[in-house]
Amino acid sequence: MSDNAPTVEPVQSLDFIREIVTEDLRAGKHGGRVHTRFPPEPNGYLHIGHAKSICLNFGVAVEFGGICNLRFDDTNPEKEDVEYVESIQADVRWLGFDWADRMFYASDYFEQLYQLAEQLIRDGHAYADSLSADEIRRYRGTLTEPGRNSPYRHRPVDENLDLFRRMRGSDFEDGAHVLRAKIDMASPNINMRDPILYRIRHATHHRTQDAWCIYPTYDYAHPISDALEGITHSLCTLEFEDHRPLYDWIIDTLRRSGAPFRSRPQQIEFARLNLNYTVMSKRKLLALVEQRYVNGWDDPRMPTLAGIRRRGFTPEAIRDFCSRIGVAKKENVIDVALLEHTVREDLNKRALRAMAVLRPLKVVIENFPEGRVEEVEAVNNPEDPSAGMRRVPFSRELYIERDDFMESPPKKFFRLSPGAEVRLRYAYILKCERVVKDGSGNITELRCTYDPGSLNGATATRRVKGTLHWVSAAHARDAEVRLYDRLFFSPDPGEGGRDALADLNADSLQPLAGCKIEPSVASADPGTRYQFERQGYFCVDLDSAPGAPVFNRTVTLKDTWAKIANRQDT
RNA sequence: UGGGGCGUGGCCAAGCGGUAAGGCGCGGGACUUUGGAUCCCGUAUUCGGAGGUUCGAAUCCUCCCGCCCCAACCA
Repeated sequence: MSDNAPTVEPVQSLDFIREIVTEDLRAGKHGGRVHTRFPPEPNGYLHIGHAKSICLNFGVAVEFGGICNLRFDDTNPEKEDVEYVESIQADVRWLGFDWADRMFYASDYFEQLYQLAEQLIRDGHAYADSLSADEIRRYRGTLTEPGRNSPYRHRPVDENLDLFRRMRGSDFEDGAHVLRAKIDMASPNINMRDPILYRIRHATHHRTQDAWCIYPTYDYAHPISDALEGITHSLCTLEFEDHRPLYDWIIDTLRRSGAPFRSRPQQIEFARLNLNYTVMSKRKLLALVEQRYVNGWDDPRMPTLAGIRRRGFTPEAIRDFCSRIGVAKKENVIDVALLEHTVREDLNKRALRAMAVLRPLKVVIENFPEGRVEEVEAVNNPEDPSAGMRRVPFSRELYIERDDFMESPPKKFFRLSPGAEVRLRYAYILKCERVVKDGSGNITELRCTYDPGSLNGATATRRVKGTLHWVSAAHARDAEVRLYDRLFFSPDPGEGGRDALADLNADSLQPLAGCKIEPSVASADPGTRYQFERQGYFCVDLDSAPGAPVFNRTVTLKDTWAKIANRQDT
């Protein structure tokens, strides 16, 4: 046996995207460059689903020595806002990615996009259509029937050019005309049935203001933006698979007429992230915010990056999650337990420990002198010695967790019960002598005794099975603790993970209600993540003002009871 | 019923003709200054189904079944 036995590194398999990139590099495609982009539309805050795309796009770039742009796909002024472009930048940075000086907007290219559209018209590849939206829909045919040519399809180039220029010149009302690509109204792929390139929209754009009253569509602007920026691999989600022929058509058609493209990007689609119990629809998230079911996009209950950041999630944990879920083309519904696991794993290494009691039960130690206060030594993080120690006050009256006491305990219940002994974490061994009840039979306090010679430490020799966390009643400070039982909203896993919270109403949102808890940890700094002994991880609301601690449960915790009960059954 | 995708354990996911990686979850055990930490063990005779090719098939062929996406002047 040798200590130097070669450790065999498990072969890390590449996902299909990394395989394509590897092959492209090997074949010398794109001159050996890898250039991706993360292209959100600034119409809402980024959520955990976007994290997958961010990690993928930036991750692939980093891994292959390439770069990744941040580009705002701001081609629809009506839904977009600067608030969103700002939050998106903050969230991408928070996640740990850097686009350096490559932050772009599709709106940066409006003039170029327009000129290229004129080129398309001159080359006979686009025409101004004057059908109404409704007529266009009817002419488009159906899934099974081919479409019919618009009566305007054969307008002469000059007329098309004139109309398009006047569209730009604000000569027309919204919807009067659109610019369409002349492809094939009989194509089995509906996206190729003369797709719309430009529409008239007299709306103020968050960046270009009123400079334009015509706006390019995604199908037109996206491929061009990619090619203009020199993107090599354009990663997007599955629903755009049918758009790929159009993406290619736009680029190839324009390239033939000399468009100044810096690359011939390749669109590659992957499956978007779905999480059970989690609302991922931007439409629904917007509704939650607008209808005031939550206190904004960064409400800790939201699955937005801003929300889960406040909840105490770390970027490291989210990145780890994204690398563990993999990238494939199969529709998936990831179990939120995986996310919880990565957060727990990361927090476990770094969270400071603290004792807090959520549902207090008073304990009076009869043989502990009244008025006396001892300070016991507690470690801040058993997994990280450098986190140091802290002193915790111990006195005659304490609070313990109600769940930590049972009058008639089942087998294997190692916590407190009448006559039983238990260790108070970092302190003494406690014995329950008597149970005090009120008139209705509710337990109001426990009369106990402690073993003065059992102080936790090197000299302690006695051992007992259970250990409880506690707080000194006189020293405990109340804190509002909001518990969110399951991550995000829905108690219902959601069909396919996407219909969670199908109905936005008071009932479905009931689990959002927080609860106020009394005694809690005595010293907690805002912005610090703590693991409360046996209660799981909490985070002092990262955005709350100092001195106003709010604890957010960051990780779903299972009910010990259920576990014990199950064990009894079997 | 047109087109485009996808089907490997509860959830993800490797595998690319040589006899089913890994993670989460779950179950069991160990440990103990907490049982929700940590560590160990277990968890697909089988890859949507049926045929076929082959010494050999999750991997190749044929047919069938199921699920998702597309008929916004959204992205």
